[in-house]
Amino acid sequence: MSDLKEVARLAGVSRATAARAFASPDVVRPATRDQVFAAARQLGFRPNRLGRQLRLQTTNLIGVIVPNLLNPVFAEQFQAMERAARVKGYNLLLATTDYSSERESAVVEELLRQRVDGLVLTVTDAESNRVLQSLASEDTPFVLAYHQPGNPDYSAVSVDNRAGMALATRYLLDCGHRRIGMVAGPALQSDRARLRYAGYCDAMTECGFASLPVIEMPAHTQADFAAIEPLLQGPNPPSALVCSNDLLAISLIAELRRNGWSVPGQLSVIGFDGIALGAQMHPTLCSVVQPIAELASTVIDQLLAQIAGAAPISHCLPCHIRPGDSTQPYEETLHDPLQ
Amino acid sequence: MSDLKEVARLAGVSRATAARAFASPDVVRPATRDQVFAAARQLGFRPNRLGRQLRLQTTNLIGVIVPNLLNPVFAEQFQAMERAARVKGYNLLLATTDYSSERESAVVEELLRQRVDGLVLTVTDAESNRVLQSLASEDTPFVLAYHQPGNPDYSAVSVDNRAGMALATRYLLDCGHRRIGMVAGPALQSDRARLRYAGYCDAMTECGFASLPVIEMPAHTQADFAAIEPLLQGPNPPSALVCSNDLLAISLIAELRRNGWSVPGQLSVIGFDGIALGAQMHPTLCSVVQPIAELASTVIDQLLAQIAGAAPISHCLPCHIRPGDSTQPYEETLHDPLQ
DNA sequence: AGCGCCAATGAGATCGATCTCAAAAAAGGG
DNA sequence: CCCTTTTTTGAGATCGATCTCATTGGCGCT
Repeated sequence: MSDLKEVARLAGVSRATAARAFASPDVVRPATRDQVFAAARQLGFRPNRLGRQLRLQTTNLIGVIVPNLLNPVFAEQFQAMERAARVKGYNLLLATTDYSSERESAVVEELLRQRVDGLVLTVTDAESNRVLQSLASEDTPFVLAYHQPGNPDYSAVSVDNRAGMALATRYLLDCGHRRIGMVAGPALQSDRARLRYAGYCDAMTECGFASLPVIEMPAHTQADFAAIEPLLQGPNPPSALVCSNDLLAISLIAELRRNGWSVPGQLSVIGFDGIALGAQMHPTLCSVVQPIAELASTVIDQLLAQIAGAAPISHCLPCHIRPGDSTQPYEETLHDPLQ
Repeated sequence: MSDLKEVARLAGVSRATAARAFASPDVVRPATRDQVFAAARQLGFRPNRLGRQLRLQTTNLIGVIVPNLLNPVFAEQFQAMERAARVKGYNLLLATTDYSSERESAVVEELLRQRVDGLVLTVTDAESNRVLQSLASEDTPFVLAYHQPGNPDYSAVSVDNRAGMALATRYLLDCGHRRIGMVAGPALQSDRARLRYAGYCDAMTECGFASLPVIEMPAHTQADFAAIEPLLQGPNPPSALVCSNDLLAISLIAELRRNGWSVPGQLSVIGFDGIALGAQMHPTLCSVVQPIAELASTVIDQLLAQIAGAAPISHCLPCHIRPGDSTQPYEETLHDPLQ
C-alpha cells in the first residue's frame, strides 16, 4: 500500500509538496503537480483517511442510531440521510439498538471513540434516557430524529405526533365511527407512542366520545390477536382502530383477517408513519404520512449546521392523511348489536 | 477531550505505562494501574480509536455494501451481520448503492480509504462487475453475499438459487398447476434473478411443460399490473406465478387484487427470500426461504477468517419452501376456458 | 553487602496526512 | 546586474495510541 511519502519520493518532491498537490493544486507549480499526479497514478496511491482524520481532528463521519432496520420507517430514513450526507462529503456509521437503552449507551460510546463528527439518535424514549444527559455535556453535536423535544437544549426533528394522531382519529370520526380504539406496542414505552395516544384521546374527547384504554401488543411492530380478542368479542366492540405505527397496522390487519374479521368491512384500521409499503399492499393502508425523506434531510442539515458551530434548533414538520382501502365509512347495519 | 497523555500526567506515569494499564493490566503494578484508572475516570478519558487504528494498521471496521435497505432481505442481513460482527469486536460501515455499479465502485473506494479490514459486497451482478476484478488484486479481503461464485478466487455465501427456484416450481407442479409463469425485475439484471429463472425452466422442462418467457417488471421490487395484463387476458393464462423475490411477490399480489384478480383463488403466487414480513401479511406468502441470519453470520465468520489470513472459500446454504396462503391446489373449474 | 535476575517503567520512534514557518527559487523593478 | 517581492518548496512538528528497547527498581540468594 503506497503512501504519500512514496509518491513524494517517486515524484522527487517533499511530502509537503505532494500533499499540497492534492489539497491546494493552485499553489503548486503545474509541472510539479503533474509529476506528483503521475507518481500517484503509477503507485496506485490511495489516501489514508485515518492520517487525515487524526491530524485534522475531524472524520467526516456521522454516527446514526436506530432501533431496528426491519421497520421501513428507519430504513427509509437511513437511506435518505445517507444521500443527504454523501452530497456533503460525510459517511454514515450505523448501529441498531433493538429498542434497548443499554445498547444505546454502549453504541454511543463506541461511536464517540471513533470520533464521529456528529450523531443522529433515534431513541425509544428520549425523556428518560441518561445517554442524552451525558451527551449534552460533551462537545459532539447530536440531533434527535422523530422526537419532540421537551428539553429545549436538544435539537430534534419530528412531526407533531399528537396532532397527527388527532387528525387520524378525526378522520375516522368524520367517517361516522364512534367506538374507536388505539393499538400500540408494549406499555407505551416509546415517547412517540405516548404522544400519539394523547392525540387520539384529544380528538375523542373533543368530539364528546369516550377514549378507550390503549390496547397493548407484545411487540412494537407485531400484532397478536389474543391481545385484542376480548375487546372485539365484548359488548360494544369498536368499529375502527388507530395504530401507533404502520408496521403494527399491517400486522394487525393480517392477524384480524386470519381470524375471520374483515378489514375494512367490519373494522377500519389506520396506521401512522406513511411507509411506502403501505401503498403497495392490499388493502392499501390508510395512514398518517410523515415526510420521512424531508425529515431525514432536515436532520442532516441541522446536524451539519451544528458541526459548523450553529446552535441546536428543533424542527416540526407537517404530516397528512393518506387515504387507503383499510378504512371505510361506518355502516350501522354491520355493527348494530340489535340487528 | 482528554487523551492518554493527560491521563499519564495526572497519574504521574509515562504514556507508555498508562497505555499498558489498559492494554495489558497484568504487566503493570496494581498500585500504578489503579492510579491510571483513577486519573482516567477523573478526566473522563475516552480512547481515540483513530490513533490506535493508524498505529496498528487495523480498524476493526467492516465495510458493507447492499443495494437497498427497503428490501427487508438486506435489512435482515445487515442486522444479523451487525450482531455477529459486534460479538467479535467489529463495527460495520454501511453504504447503499441503489443497484448502480458506479456507486458500487465509488463506495468501495471510499471504504478502502477508510481502511476497513474487510468488505461484504452484495452487488447486482457480480459476473460483470469490474470492481471485483480490481479488488481481487488488492489486499483487503472481501466476501460476496447472495452470490454463487463462477470465479473460485472469490469468496461467496449463498443458497443454490437455481435449485431453490426449481423447488418452488415443482411445489406448484405438485399442486396440479401446469401453466406457470415467472415474474422478475428489469431485464434479469441481477445474477440471482437469472439463476432463479434457470431453475424455473429446469423444473418445467423436467416435467415436460413449456416454460414461459420471463415477465419483466419495471423495478426489482415493485409490480405493475400493465406488465402482466396481456398474459392474463390472453389465451391459456397461467394459474400460478413464481417471483424472483418476496417484495416483488407482495407487490404483485396487491396489484393483482386491486385489479380484481383473486390470490390464491385464480392465481397462486410464490416468492423467494423468506422475509419475515411474508409471514405477517394476509394472505401469508408462500416462499423459498433463505436462512438469512445464518447466511449473514457465515459471511462474517468467513470474512474474519480471511482477515486472519485464511483463504477464500465459498459456502452454499440450504433453502426450503415455507407454505403460505398465497398458493392453493389447481382447480380445473376455475381456469378451464371451455367452461 | 554484593550480585544477578526479573518485573516495572520510560524515552523515543512509528503510523500517514497536514500545517507552520522558514528557506529557496523565480519574477520584477530600477 | 542587484535587490526586493512574490511564488514555490522543504524540514520538522503535530494528532493519539502503541511498540521497541533500554533502564530503573526491587527482590532473593549467597
